[in-house]
Amino acid sequence: MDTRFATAIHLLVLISSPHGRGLSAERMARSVGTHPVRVRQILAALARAGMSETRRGRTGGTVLARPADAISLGDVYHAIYDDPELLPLHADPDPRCPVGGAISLALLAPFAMAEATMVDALRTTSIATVAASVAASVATTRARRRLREERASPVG
Amino acid sequence: MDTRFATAIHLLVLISSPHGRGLSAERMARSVGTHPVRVRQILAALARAGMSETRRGRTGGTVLARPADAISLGDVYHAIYDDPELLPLHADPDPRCPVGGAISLALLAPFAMAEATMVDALRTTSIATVAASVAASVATTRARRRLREERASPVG
DNA sequence: TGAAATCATAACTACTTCAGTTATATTTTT
DNA sequence: AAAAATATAACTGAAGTAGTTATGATTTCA
Repeated sequence: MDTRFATAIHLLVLISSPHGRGLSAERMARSVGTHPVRVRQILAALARAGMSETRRGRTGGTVLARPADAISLGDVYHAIYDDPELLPLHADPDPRCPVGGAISLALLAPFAMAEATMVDALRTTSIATVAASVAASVATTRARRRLREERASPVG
Repeated sequence: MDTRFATAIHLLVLISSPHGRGLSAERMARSVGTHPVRVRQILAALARAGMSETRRGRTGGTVLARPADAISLGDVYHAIYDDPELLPLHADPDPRCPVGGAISLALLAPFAMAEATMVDALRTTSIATVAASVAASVATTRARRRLREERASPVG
């Protein structure tokens, strides 16, 4: 299914709340619901793109390398997928057929345009935006629970 | 890799040049470079979406059900993929973690927006546009070949 | 220095999905 | 009835993703 993109965003949101020390792949894997090795593979791609920095050793872990509002989802997308190919061409059109011989070239432009448009749309959202959305969601959940508990035992 | 979308466009371009009788899946499969069964599966999805009509029997085959300029690539995309899910969410974030419990909801809106934007971009191109692009490419190739042959034997 | 905690990376397995193929039944024309 | 076509289910093979194990390197700290 390829959920690396969503996972990468999850990881960046996790390390976007400054905790002093970097978070370990072990703890992040628990939050994401996957294996630490996979977390490290994805973090390696993010580090290559200059979004995170990982330290080895006993107090190791990963921190954000630049502000969360300076990392767009479009950036993350490119960090994970060098060459998107979201709309792949078919491999074997018959070159002897007029349509088969020209279709691949004819599809290049509209496909590239559509893909670029999607990444542009992802550029309008940053890791900070997602983190704020998560925080808002958490706050709402907390408020609801408090209300429910107060109703259940009004005196406290 | 899933090249059904590109293949579907190829098929629609093929039947967009009116040839009287419908094209057979056998011939289309040769142009696409795939198997007739796969062609029929894709044509079935296009027929369900009202883009093509297929007749059985000895003189059977497929024709376009509405004008080529009234079929956008966005329409084709939806005909092939009911529920896009181009940017899938990860399945198992930990609900006990604040981020894990809220991330899926937080990603829904930006992901849906990006996907919708891409399909909108595909809506700006029609099967007629692609067919014209193919025709232009064929004409150019023919002209080049003619020129080359004339140079080789100037008298004809 | 040695133990502990962490990352880096390769390799293997299981699962899923797409494409290719075969098989069977149905439809339509001649 | 034969021929040519579609409809559809089922099987097979290849590729990709995720999960896991294994091995080695790095860093801290007692």
